[in-house]
Amino acid sequence: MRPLTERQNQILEFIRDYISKNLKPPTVREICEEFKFKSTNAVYSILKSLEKKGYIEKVIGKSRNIIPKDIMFKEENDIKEIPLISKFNSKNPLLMFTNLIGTVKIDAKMFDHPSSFAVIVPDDGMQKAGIFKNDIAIIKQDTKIENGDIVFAVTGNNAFIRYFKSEHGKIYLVPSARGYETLSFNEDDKNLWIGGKVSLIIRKIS
Amino acid sequence: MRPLTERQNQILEFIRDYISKNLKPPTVREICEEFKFKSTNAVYSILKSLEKKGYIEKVIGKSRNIIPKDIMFKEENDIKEIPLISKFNSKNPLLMFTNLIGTVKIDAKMFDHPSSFAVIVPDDGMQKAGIFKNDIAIIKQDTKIENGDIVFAVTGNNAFIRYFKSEHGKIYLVPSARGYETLSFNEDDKNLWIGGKVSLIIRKIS
DNA sequence: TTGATTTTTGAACAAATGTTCAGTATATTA
DNA sequence: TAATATACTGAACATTTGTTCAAAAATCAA
Repeated sequence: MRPLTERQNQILEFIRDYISKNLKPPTVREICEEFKFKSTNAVYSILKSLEKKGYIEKVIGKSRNIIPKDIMFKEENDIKEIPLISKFNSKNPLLMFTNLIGTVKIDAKMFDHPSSFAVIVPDDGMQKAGIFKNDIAIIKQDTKIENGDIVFAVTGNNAFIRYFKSEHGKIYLVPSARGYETLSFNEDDKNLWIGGKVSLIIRKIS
Repeated sequence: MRPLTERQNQILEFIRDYISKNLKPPTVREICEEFKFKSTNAVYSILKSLEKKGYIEKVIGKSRNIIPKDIMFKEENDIKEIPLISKFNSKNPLLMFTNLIGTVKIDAKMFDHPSSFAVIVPDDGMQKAGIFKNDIAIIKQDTKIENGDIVFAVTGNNAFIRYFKSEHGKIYLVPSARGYETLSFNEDDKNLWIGGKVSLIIRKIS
């Protein structure tokens, strides 16, 4: 890759900066103004050089069509933003999305499930499984749940993280720690909502 | 905030999606094409509704001027990138930064210590403390370490995550699980390097 | 020195794009 | 029932914007 001249570099820098601030590439005229050029062709010819040297690409026949190559090849969606939910109700589980208390950002390399949410672990019922009260648990929705999976479940306004067990038309929420009871429900119990599978745990230590 | 109609929602979704894929907002005509409208005004009037309801903003006199409000207020630089280290040597601890195997991105709201690194937990010696083999542990360097803290330590080429205990000129690395031994060192042992305090645990579950 | 690259001006064209006007139809709300 | 919001079509206008032509001066390598 041939090196850039100072001017070319300035302009490429400006383009990158503009994109990160405005979420879209600048127009030729906007660059022109920034650098106080008298003619758009001052910019245009520098863009040509940048293109020839391979630092940018252009989409023909479109406006705001400058694409810096490094942005182009940047992995997409490498950060996943996951809503952190506080209050639940098993009868209107979807209402929970009105109880956002923030978002948790996760490296998409570690976690990239399309529909998911985060909760704060409500109790120490899964202590032996290494899940502690106040950990952040990230829940995958729309995933097949099998016996032995750790799930996030809501009954009424109470939320649990427990082992899932389904047997003879009954669903059991089984804790891993002593001092917590196994809860049992009928399979069609309208008062039980299984939010999804726990698939990531984040714990802050002091 | 007034709720959106289905059409309005479809179009807002498309705009968001387009931005995340193309790094710039779509034009009225691009939206028009996507939805197979015969007139750009079909889009335009829906954009007006979205604007009136407060879901988007427009920059007057510019092209590609739709700005979804949630993107507009997105904070910048709230992600911390932490190097993930694989091999260690207690004699040349700084050399470890040549053994990057990647980076881990963390929400700065959860973790924002300036000098830190990430490792993969090497064994189950801290199982009872809820730290399992293959978890990702994030280590704070340059932090005062006190008895009872969980630390990352290296002797020779072996890495440990253990409770730290200092007593009568001796340093002990104490496991929380049975089947693992407490290691002891002299305070000035050149063959022991305490990398820092474990301050975040991330665990992926299947 | 000579030719290529770079940087800039100035003017203009053509395509892309935001916007508006006029009108139809349906559903929702007061 | 009337008024309002919604969801379109069709055509046109005005601005923004990518691009091109012509030309001059400066830098830099061969």
